[in-house]
Amino acid sequence: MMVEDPQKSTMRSSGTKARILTAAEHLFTARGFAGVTMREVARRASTNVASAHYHFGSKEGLVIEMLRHRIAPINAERLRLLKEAKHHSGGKPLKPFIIFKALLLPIGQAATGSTGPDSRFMQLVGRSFTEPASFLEKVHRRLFRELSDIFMVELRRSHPAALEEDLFWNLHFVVATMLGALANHRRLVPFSGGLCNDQDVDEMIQRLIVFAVGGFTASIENTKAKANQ
Amino acid sequence: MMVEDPQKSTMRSSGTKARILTAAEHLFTARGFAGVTMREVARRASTNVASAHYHFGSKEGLVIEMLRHRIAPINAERLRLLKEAKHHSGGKPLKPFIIFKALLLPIGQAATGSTGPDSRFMQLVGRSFTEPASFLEKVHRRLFRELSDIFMVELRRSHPAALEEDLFWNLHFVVATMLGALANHRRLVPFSGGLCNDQDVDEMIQRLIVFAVGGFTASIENTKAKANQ
DNA sequence: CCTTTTTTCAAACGGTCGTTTAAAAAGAAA
DNA sequence: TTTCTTTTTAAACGACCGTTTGAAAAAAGG
Repeated sequence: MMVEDPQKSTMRSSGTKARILTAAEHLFTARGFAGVTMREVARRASTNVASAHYHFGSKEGLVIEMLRHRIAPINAERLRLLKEAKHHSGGKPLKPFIIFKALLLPIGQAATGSTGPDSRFMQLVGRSFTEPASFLEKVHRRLFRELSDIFMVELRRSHPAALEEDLFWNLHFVVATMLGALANHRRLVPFSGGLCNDQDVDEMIQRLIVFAVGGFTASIENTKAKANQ
Repeated sequence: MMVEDPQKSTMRSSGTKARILTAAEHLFTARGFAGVTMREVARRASTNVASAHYHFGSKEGLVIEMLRHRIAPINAERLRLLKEAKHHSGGKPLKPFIIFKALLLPIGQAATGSTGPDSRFMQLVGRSFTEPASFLEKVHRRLFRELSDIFMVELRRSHPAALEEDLFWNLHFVVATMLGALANHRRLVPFSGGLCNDQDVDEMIQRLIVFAVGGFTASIENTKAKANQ
């Protein structure tokens, strides 16, 4: 029987499952889900394909667990930052700058992991949204539904006069900016002729927050001005 | 021998090449480049795989020509709008709103083609940037290098006091927002519970322009404020 | 020790992939 | 018509895909 509890799943194994996960992460990051074979993953993890299927059931299962393994801690940190900000606000609505900082800062923290700044990893999350594989949509719904609901509540409290429709559109744009920046951030170096450095993840996140807040606020103000006109 | 001149390449053929191009566009849009086989493309075009290879040389050749066929007219329209705006400005620097309108409006025009609004097509361009296929990078460089250079010149004229580095970062974010919004725009409907309509491409582009200008301006102002501080 | 469960492995299965071949069909030029 | 080139076609090639099998090795429990 397969072990169900993810806490105890690697108790008897000698790190094979973790090695497969790491190998899959590197390869999928570099070449996408359809562009990587189970044989490549197994070879990089110094094992064989049957072992990968034993631990993850299928290629889809491997992709899903790898994404969950990476995204879940980021989302937990997002909710923690939001909770902390609410605790410090004394019941008053949070400013967009605070809300989007809670949304975007954890990405930078995840990228600057223990093995040094791994800016390549950020492509992985961005790409997981763009890949056409239909099974990914279920994963995203399960991983992001609760999160986006909670952030929408804070944006609503922050902008009581705004139309629900406008809030959705602009949160959508903020997320799109984030995903687009993550997925395409390596293009910045050749595009800028080497002037901008894509390895400094923290700088990018800081700039991204300013840009997102500016776009969000300008768009909300714009529709408000139109309504009063 | 293969015909080299693209102008005359379909003179003797009975539209087979065009049918393959259309079929490829629909399928690649729905399932990505790696997720579509040449056999599927050929079947949808009512021909066979050898014919597709005869006209396009390889699967890569088909993808490249399909992208070129779609993107080139959009970029031409972008340059036309920018030229027109410069002609109306009387030599004065263009406002960011005008510059980004020239960048973003042609996308909406391409999406609302003769066969009605085809919002699915927009995914294709966005995805072409995210797909890890290395051969796509050459295509993008060839298709977008001149364009981005020209737009950078206008942004520089528009913000003579800004740092070159900041202009690159923020134009990068505008493009990232555009690509992210294009690639993920179908998520807006389930995300908003059906409140927002993803079929109205023009509305999306209008909102996108406001958001991009707001983000760009806020970010430029922010670094300027820091420098003066 | 022996028994039972979990983990690893080499080998194979059925299928599908992009591409090529070689010949037939269609068209243009004479 | 005859000759030459362009286009279409069915069939096949070699390679690689995700997955499964069945047995050996390793670990855990008694």
